[in-house]
Amino acid sequence: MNAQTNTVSSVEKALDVIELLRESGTARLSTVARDLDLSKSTAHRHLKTLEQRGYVVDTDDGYALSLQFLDLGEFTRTRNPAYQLAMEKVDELARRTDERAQFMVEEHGRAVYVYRKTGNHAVKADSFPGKRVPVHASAAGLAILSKLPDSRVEAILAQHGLEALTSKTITDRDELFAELECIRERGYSINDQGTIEGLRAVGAAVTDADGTVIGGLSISGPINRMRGERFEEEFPSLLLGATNELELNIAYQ
Amino acid sequence: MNAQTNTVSSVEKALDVIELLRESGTARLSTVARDLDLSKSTAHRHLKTLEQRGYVVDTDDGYALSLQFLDLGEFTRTRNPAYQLAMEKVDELARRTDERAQFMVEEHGRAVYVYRKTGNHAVKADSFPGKRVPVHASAAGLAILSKLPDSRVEAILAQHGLEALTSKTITDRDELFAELECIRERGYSINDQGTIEGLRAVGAAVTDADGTVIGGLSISGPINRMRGERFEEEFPSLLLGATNELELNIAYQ
DNA sequence: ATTCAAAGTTCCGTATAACGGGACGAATAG
DNA sequence: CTATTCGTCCCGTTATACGGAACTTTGAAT
Repeated sequence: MNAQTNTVSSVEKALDVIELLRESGTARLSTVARDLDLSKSTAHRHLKTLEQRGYVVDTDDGYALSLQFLDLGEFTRTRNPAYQLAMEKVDELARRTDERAQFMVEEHGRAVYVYRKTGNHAVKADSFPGKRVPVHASAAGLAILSKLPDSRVEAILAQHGLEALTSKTITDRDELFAELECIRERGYSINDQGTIEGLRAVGAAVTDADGTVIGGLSISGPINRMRGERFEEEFPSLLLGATNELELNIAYQ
Repeated sequence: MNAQTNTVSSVEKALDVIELLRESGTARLSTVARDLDLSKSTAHRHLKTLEQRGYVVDTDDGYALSLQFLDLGEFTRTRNPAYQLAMEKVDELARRTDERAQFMVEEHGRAVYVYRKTGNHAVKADSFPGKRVPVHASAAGLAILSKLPDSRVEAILAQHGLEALTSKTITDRDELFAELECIRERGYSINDQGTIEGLRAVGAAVTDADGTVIGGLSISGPINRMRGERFEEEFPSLLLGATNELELNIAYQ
């Protein structure tokens, strides 16, 4: 099929099935076959393989992904002890600010939500653990970028470009590098409605003892509460304090 | 390879790789090849396929599962709106009892933790979302079994048997069926140290409007706090009340 | 610095097993 | 009761997944 790439195409088909089920929630054999352009027998064989191994369940409404993925997902975020410490800090930040706090990690050139906690003034959010957003359009992502070697930043840009999510998203290459420089000087990042209109955030990168980036913490909230002294002084210093403590915890755990 | 079963063996290999990474946390190409008895080129092709699709990351310490699984895992537990309602009830139960509460679901003949919340008197637990335990050795699992058709129970027994986790685990077939009958009469299940020595729990099944089992709620705690009036009256009635409300919420949401 | 060993990547010919088509059986609807 | 759709199974063909080997890179040791 794809002679160029040196991959296992049956595995790709299986992943296509998984992703289809991820999108549809539930799907019948014939639907899977049609949507993925496979013969019924092939779709059947793939679904049964995944089912036998416990990754798919066959319900009355069709096939669906099983909770096996919950185990794998939970594993990916507890594997790294630094993530667990970061999660505790997120709780603390959310409690102290009453806004939303989150910990994100860069993976495959995108920023992934690892953990998120909303304070009492909860803002309905469309983010959830595992969700991926462009690095250049999130406070944590920008903070992470600012501590990555330039070559890495270039590679990410080449792969994903600078998609605009709102009219305020950074879409210019030079502007991005200027902003990263700014973040390095300031020590923290600002995302002013770059992800969602009306939402502002401050972020800071978390590094280990060698200076390698682990992820980024951020605090976000609606523009009417994210301004003035709170936004310019209180939150940044809270965030930097939390990041600092976290880095110490990680280094000397 | 396995001519009997009608499965896709390349996909099985890929799943082997995923499961190896789940166990090892991180593994190098040569390790993967050796452990799974694959040639280096095959292991390489599989790892790169998974990496290209975003399911694996190539770090300094070797390959590891990516946070893509966090997205899939989170999806499996939010897909079903009933699960979300159940999670809210778990929070309520944990708060009101100050013990640990959980919601579990039966899948592939095993009981899976979907969500768990520990009250203030937190007991360190080895359970986590996605973890699978034998149905016959958990309060929620037993409650679920009691509402499944006998044929289904038989099938589960045939597949998994009655493994003993402690000296108190039900290991006798007849004893299990007697216990299930008992649960039906009582309306809730009791797990007296069947999972872990010193841990007791009460559980109840959650069904939808047609009587189809959705999952099970349970409250668990150390034996010194799970006894007397609390264990025999208060918790069961709290649990049954919560289950009842939950079923109404699910039916008329 | 230089050498050596181990790990990782790429290429290629061969044998296998993944594929689609079709036949059969089951379930649902008209 | 018939017709249609859906799911399962089987089989011959061919694409492709495989292992071996050559090559490159990494990094450890001297």
